[in-house]
Amino acid sequence: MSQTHANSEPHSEPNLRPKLMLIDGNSITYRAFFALPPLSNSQGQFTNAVYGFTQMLLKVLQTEHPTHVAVAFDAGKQTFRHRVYDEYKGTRQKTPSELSEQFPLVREVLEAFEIPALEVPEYEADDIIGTLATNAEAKGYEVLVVSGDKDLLQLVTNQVNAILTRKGVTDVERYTPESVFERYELTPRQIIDLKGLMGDNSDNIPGVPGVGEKTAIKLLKEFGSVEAVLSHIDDVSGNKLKERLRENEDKALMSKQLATIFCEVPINVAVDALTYSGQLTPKVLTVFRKLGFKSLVDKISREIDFSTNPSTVVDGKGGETKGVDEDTASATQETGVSSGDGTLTTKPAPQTPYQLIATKMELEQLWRQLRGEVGVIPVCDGADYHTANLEGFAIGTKSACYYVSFDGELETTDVKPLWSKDFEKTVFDLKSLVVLLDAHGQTLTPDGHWFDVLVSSYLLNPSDGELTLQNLLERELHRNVPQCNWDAVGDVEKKSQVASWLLELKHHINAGLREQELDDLFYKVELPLEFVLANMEVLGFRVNSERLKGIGGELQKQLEHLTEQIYQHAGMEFNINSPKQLGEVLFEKLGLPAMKKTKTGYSTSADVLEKLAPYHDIVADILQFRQLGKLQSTYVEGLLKVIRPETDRVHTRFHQALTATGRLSSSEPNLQNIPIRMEEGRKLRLAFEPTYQDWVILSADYSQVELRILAHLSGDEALVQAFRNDEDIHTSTAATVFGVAPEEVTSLMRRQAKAVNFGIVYGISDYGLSQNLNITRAEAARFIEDYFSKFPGVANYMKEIVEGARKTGYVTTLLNRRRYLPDIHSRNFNLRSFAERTAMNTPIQGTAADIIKLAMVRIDQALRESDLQARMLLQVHDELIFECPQTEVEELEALVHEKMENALTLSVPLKVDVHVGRTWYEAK
DNA sequence: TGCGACACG
DNA sequence: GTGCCGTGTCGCA
Repeated sequence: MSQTHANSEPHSEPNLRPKLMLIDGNSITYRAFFALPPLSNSQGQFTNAVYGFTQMLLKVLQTEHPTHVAVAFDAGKQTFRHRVYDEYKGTRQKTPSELSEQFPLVREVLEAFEIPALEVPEYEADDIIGTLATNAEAKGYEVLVVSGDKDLLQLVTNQVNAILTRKGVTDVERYTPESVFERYELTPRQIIDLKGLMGDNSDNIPGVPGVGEKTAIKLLKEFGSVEAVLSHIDDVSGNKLKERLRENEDKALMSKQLATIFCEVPINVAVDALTYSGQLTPKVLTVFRKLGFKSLVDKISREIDFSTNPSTVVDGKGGETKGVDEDTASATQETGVSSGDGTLTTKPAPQTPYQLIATKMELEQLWRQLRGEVGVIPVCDGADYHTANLEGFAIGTKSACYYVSFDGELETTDVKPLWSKDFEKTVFDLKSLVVLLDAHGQTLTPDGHWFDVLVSSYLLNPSDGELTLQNLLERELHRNVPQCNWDAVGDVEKKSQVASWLLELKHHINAGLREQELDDLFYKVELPLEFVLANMEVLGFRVNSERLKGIGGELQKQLEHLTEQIYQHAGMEFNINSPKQLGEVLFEKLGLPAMKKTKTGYSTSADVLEKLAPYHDIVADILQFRQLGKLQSTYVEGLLKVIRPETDRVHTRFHQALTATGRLSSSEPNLQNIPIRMEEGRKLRLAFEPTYQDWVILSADYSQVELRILAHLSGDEALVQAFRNDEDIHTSTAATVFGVAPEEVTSLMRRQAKAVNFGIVYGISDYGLSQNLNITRAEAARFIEDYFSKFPGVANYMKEIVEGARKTGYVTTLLNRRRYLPDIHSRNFNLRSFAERTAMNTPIQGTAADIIKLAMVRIDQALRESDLQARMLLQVHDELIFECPQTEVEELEALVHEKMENALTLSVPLKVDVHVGRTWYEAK
C-alpha cells in the first residue's frame, strides 16, 4: 500500500518534488450536476454543478497541496474518436441547458483560483490529461489525475495516481497501481482491455454483449489482454461465451481502441508553466459571493490564516483564540475580507494532543480536566454492535484527545460520569452505543445531553447515500480521515482525533438543522427515539422455534406434493424456482400465451400467472408453490437461523437513517414483513409469543392513517367530512365517485375505490391503476378524472405539491422532514414522472412516519414513568406491538390509544384499533 | 452480483 | 416510450 501521500502533511514536511494535479473538468462538473439537487442562486441561475465542482476543487487542493494545477475540458462535439466509430457517445443525452450554462461559471471560478483551463480541438479532456501526465512523469513530477471516470485508471503508475469520486462529488478514493489491482485484480493498462470487453453504456462503446465486469476480469486474469483473449478463444471456458467472443471480435478491438486515452495531443503549453501558488486570493471570495456560495464563503473564511493578525478574531466567548469557531465564523468572515490585504491560505486539519487513560488515577485526572462538549467513539472488537465487546472509548474535545482503555484496571462502569448531563456528548450512531452499554449493565437515557451526527445528518438529506462517519467527515468538513479499522481495536490515537472532529461536525450539522427548522424533529423525536429503538432491539421478541419447525414440516409436505403435481402437469422435472426454466415449460413446452417479457426472458410474475390460470391447472399449483416456498425459505428457515438458542428470541435491527421518506426499516431479521395477508402465511405469527406464560401480545394500528393525512394536508372538504363522520373510507369514496348512496355500493365498486385511494397516495398514474385493477388505461384515466372532480381539494393539492417541488427542489412533511427530488427537472420522462409521484407520496408517507415516531417517544416516556411492566416490541410503519401481563391490558390499551391518537392534532381525527391475543397471530 | 419474485406497510 | 410509494430476503444465473 502506498498511502504515504494521502496521510502526509506537506506543510510540516516540505516536498521538493513538483506535484502536478490534472483535473477532468467535464467529468467532475457532470458528476456534480447529477449528484446535487438543482440549487440555484438568488438570480435563479442554476449553480449545483459549479458548486459541486468547487467543493471538489477545494477539497483536493487542501488535501494534496499540488505545486502545479490544470483543468482540462472537452472541446466541442466532434472528436477524432467519431472518425473511428460514428456512434461514439451516441446514447448520451444532449447536455441539459441547466448544465451547459454552468461551464462558463466553472471557468470563472478557475480564473479566480488562477488555475488554467485547457482544451484542444478534436480531443477530449482525458487525452489532454493523459498527454500532460506522461510529459510530467518524464520530467520527474509526481502527478495526480482527478476525475469521476474510472477510464482514467489506465494512466496510473507509481508516479501518476488517480483520485476518483466514489459517491457524490467529494467522496473520493485515491488509486495507486496497487489499489487498482486490489479493486479490479488488473493492472492499470488492463483497464483499457476491461472496457474493450465489457463496453461502456454511457459512451456507447459496445464491448462484447453478455460480458460484464465479472466475466471480463476473469478473462483478463487468464489471458492478459483483449488480443490474447481473441487469439485463444478455443481455450475459453463456456460455449456461449466462446460464441459471443467469436462473433464480436471486431467490436472488442474497436472498443479497446475507443477506450484508449491518446497521450500525444498537440498542446502548446508546457507542464512547468502550470504553477499553482497554493494561495487563495480575495478574488475567490468575490466569485463565491457572486454565485451565492454562502457556505463556501464561510468555509474558506474559516480557514483563513489569522496567525499574523490575531486581533481581528472576534470571539464573543472570550475562550480559545487559536482557531475560529463555527459560531463566530460569519463575524470573522467580514473582518477577514475587509482587511483585504493578504492572501488566504487553506490549512490541513489540526493535530490535537493525545493522551492514553488506562489507570484509575489517570481517569480521575481526566474528570478534573474534562468539561462541556465531548466527542465519543466506542472502540469494539467487531462490527456487529449486538455482539461486539467494548474495548474502550476514544474521547475528543476541542483541544485534547484521549483514549480510555478497558484493557487494564479500568472497566466500563468507571466511565459512568461521562453519561451524566454535565457532558454534552456527540456520537455517531447513538442507538448502537446504547445497545453496547446495555450489554455492560448500563442504561443510557435521553436526558443525558446527546447529539448524534448520523441521524441528524440523515435529516438534512435522507437520500444522501450511505452515511458512514468517514463519508460525513469528508463530505461536510473536507477532512482527510486517517485510515483505520473502525470495527476492531487499535488505531486509538487516530480514532480519538476523529472523536474531536465529531464536535465540529455537530456544529456544522446543527447550523443546517436550524436553517431547515429541523431542530424540533431531531431533538424531540429522532434523538429520543434512538433509545426506544435500542431498547426494542435489546429486548427482542420471543419465538417458539418448535412451533415454527412444526409449521415448516407442514409446509414441506405441501411443497413436496405440489412439486410432484407440477412435474406431472409439465410432463418433466425442472427447477420450479428458476424463472428461466419455468418460462420455458409454460410458454414453450405447454404453449401458454406469453403476455409480458422481462429483460431476461418471459415474465412469470404472479399477475401474469393469474391471467394464465384458466388455461392450465399447472398455473395455480405454481402460484401456490411460490407462496409456500417463500414462507419456507424466508420465514421458517430464515427465522430459525437468527433465533438465539439460549433465549429463544430474535433481535431485529431498526435502521433509523436509511429510508428516503423517514420510515424505519428492519433487518436481520426483518420483522416488518411477517406474513399476514394470506392465512397460510399468517399462521407464522403463531410462533411469536410473549416472554412469559401469563403475558399477552397487544397490537395497536392506525386506521387509514395515510388517507387521513391526505385529508389534512389537502383540506379537501369531502374527504375531511368522511373522516369526521368516521365513515368506511373506501365505501364512502365509491359512493362519491360513482354517485350512489353508500348502501348501494357493491363490493366491486368498493374494491375499485380502494385501489384508487391507494393510487392517490402513491402519486397516481393511469397506467399504474390500470395494472392494479386489470382494466384499460382509458378506463383507469376515467376513474382518476372522476375522482379528482369529486375531490377537487385533493386534485389541487397534488398539483401544488409538484409545483412546489419544482420550485424549491424538495418536499416536506408536517414535521418539516425534507426530501430532495433532483429528478423533478429531468428531461427523462421516466425519471421526471417518478420524481413527481414521489413528490405526491413522500409528504404523506413521511408524515405518517413522523406521527408514529412521536407516539413511540411519548409512549416510551409514559411507560417509564408508570409502574407498568408492559414493553414495546416492534414498530411496523403504522402499528406498534407490545407485550404485557394480562392484568395490564386495560391500562396499556388506554395509554396507547391516548398517545397514538393525540400524537399530533390534525383537521381529522386519528383512529387507532387495538387487538390482544396469546400470540401475535391472535392479536388481530 | 443483479434480477425476479414476493413478503410487508 | 414510460410506469403508482417505501422497504428486505431468497434463489437463480
